[in-house]
Amino acid sequence: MPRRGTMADVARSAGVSPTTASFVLAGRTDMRISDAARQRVLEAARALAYRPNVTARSLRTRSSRTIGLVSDTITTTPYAGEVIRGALEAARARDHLLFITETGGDPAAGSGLVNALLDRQVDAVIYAAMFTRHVDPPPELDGGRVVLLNCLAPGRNAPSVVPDEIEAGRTAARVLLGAGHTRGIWSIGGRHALPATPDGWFAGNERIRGLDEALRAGGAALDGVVECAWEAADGYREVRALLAGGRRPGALVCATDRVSFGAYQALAEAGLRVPDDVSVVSFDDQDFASWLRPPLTTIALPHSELGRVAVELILDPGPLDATVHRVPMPLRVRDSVGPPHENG
Amino acid sequence: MPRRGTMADVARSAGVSPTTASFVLAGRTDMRISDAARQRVLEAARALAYRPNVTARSLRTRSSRTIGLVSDTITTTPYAGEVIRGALEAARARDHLLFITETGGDPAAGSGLVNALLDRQVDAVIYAAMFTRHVDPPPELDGGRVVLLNCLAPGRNAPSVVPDEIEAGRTAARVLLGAGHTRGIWSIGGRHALPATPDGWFAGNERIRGLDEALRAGGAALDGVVECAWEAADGYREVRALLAGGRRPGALVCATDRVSFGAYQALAEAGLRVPDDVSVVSFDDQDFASWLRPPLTTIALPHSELGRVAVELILDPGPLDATVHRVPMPLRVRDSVGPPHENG
DNA sequence: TTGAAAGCGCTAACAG
DNA sequence: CTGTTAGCGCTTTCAA
Repeated sequence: MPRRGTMADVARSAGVSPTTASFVLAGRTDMRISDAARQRVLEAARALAYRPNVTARSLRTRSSRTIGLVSDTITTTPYAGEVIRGALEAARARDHLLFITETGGDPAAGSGLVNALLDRQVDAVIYAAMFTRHVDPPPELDGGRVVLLNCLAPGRNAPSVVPDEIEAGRTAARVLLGAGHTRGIWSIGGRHALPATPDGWFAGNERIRGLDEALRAGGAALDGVVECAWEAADGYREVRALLAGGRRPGALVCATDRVSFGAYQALAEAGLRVPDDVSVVSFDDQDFASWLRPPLTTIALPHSELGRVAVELILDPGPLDATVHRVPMPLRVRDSVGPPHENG
Repeated sequence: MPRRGTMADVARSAGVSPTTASFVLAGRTDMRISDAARQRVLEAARALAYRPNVTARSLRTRSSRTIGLVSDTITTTPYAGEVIRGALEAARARDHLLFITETGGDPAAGSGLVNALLDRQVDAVIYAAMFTRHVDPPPELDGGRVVLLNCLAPGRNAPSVVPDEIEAGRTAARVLLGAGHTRGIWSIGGRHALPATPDGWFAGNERIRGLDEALRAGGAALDGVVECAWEAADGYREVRALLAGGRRPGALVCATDRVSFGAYQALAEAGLRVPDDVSVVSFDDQDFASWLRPPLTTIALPHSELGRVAVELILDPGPLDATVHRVPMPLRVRDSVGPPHENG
C-alpha cells in the first residue's frame, strides 16, 4: 500500500509541534490549544488527507481497536455467517475491526490462531462454536478479555452468549397448545442422544426440557421422542419409519428445519398434508423454511443477535464475569401449524 | 489482554543484545551468530514464552501480514461464508490474518471501511461482492494492492476472480445433450433480464451464452427462456405458469438451486416426476440441492476456491494486473437428469 | 498555550 | 561474531 502522510507531516505543514497536532487531531480538550493553531492543524490534516496510523498509536496506547474472533467452522455453516454479520455491525458501530479466524475443527489449531491474534495485539477475543456446546479454549486466552459465543466453558471465568433454547422449547409447546394439540405430539430429533453423543446436545436437552415443561403445564405431553441426527435425511427416514409403523402423529416438533425438510417429504409421500393432517413446528429458521410448501413455522436461532451481544459485552467497559447470557429465539409464525385433524 | 514479555526481556535474560536476539528469533542466517548465543536466546525465548509483537514489527517493516476483506453483504448470503473460509485457509497457510468487513449494501460505507483497514496498515485488500457484478471500489484503494473477488471494475487495474460461468453454461448443455435431450429445453431464470436489471446479470449472460453455444454445437437449441428473478418463489410460479400454458418441457435449466426448488414443487403439483418426465439441471450447489428428492444435479459456485485464489493472488509477490481469473465451476452429478420422456 | 523528549517493541544500518 | 544506535508513527509527561 502507498505510504501515507504522517502526523509529523501535518504538524510541520501547520507550523506546530507534533504534540499540538496530536492533541488537536485527538480532539482533546484537556490541553489548551489556541483556536488559530487548531484551525491550522485541521486544515493541514485535510489538505494532506491525513489518516492516523492505528498500529503505531496502539503501540503507545495498548489499544488496537481490534477484536479477534476464533471459531471452529463457523463460516461454513449456512446462516452462521449471520453471527459474523451481527458481530461486524456491532464492532463497526463502535469503531472496531474484526479479525476472523477458523480452526477448521482442528483443536490443535486453536492455540496457533489465538497466538496470531495476540501477536497483533487484539484488545479481546471472541471464542465461538458452530453449534452450542462445551469447549476448552486455548490456555493462551487465560487472563485475557474473552467472551464465549455459542459455547460454554465452565470454570474459565468468561461470559457465554447462547440461544435461549429452554424458552424456545416452551415456545414450541405453546404454539402447538394454542392450535389445540394435546396428544399425538412427537419430537423428531430429540436431544440428539446418539451413540456418539449419549448425553445429547445442549440445544436438544434444553429444548426438550422447555417443551416438556410447557406441554405438561398445558395439560399435554409428548407422545414420543425419536432420537436421530438433525439432518434432512434423518427427518425423512425417521418420519417415514414412524408412519410405516402405523403411527399417526398429529404434530411434529422437528429439531431443525433440515429435519422438517425431510419430514415434509416423508409426509407428502404418505399422502399426508401439512398442516391439515399433521402440524410441524421446528427450530432454526434457515432460509428455505419460508420456501417450503406450506411455509414452515419455526423458532429462529438468533445468529446475528448472538454476534452483536458478544461484541457489545466485550466492548462494554468493566470486568467480565462468567454469566451465561441467553438470547431469545424469536418465533416465526408461518403456515405449518393448524388445529388437530378430526380423527387425530 | 495481559502484558507480554518483549524481545528486550529475552535479550536481557539471554545476556545478549537486542540485535542478536532479533536475528536469532527471526531465524536469519545472513548474520553470523555463535551457536552458544543462539541457543541461549532460543532457551530464554522459550522460558519466557516469548511472542513477537507483530504490530511493532510492522511499524518498522511496513508489512503487517494482514489482509483486509471488504464486501457488500457477503457474510449474509448462505454458503458465501465459504468464500471467507477459502480466503481464511489460504491466508493461514501463509501466516496472514484477515480483517473482515461489510458495507451492508451502503455504498458510502465502503470508503470508511477501507480507511479503517488502511489505518491498521493492511498489506492488501480484497474487495468482494455477493453476486458477480461490476463495482466501483472506493478511491482510497487506488494505488494499493487490491484484488476484486466475484466482481469486475474495468479500468481499475486490479485483477478479478470470478466463477467461469460461460463454461458452466456449456457444462449444463453437455449434461442435457449427454442424456439425449435436444428439444423441449427451457431456461428458467435466463439472464436475469428484469425491469430493474434490463441487461441481465453477469452470471446470467455468461451462462446463457455458454449454454446456447454448446447446445447449438450439439445440434440442439433452447426452446424458450423465462426471464425471472432467481428465488424459489419465482421458480415455482414460472414453472407452474409454463405448465398451465400447456407446455411440456423435457428439461429445465434453472438459474439457481432455489429456482429448482420452486420448480420441483410446481412439477410435483402437476404430477410430473423428476427426472422421468422432466430433467432438471441448475447452478450453485447450495446445501439443500442434495436433500431434494431426487437429489439435484447442479453446477457448483466455487465459493471457497474464489476466496483461496484471491488470497493467493494477492500474496504472491510481483505486480498485479487487470487479468480476469475464471475459476471452474464443478458439476455435481446427482439424479435429476435422465433421458427424455418417450412422448417428450 | 506550546514544545522537547522519551518511549511503546521491533528492525537494521553501522561500528567494532 | 556482537553491540550501539536510530527510527517506524504515535502519545504523553514535563518543562517552558
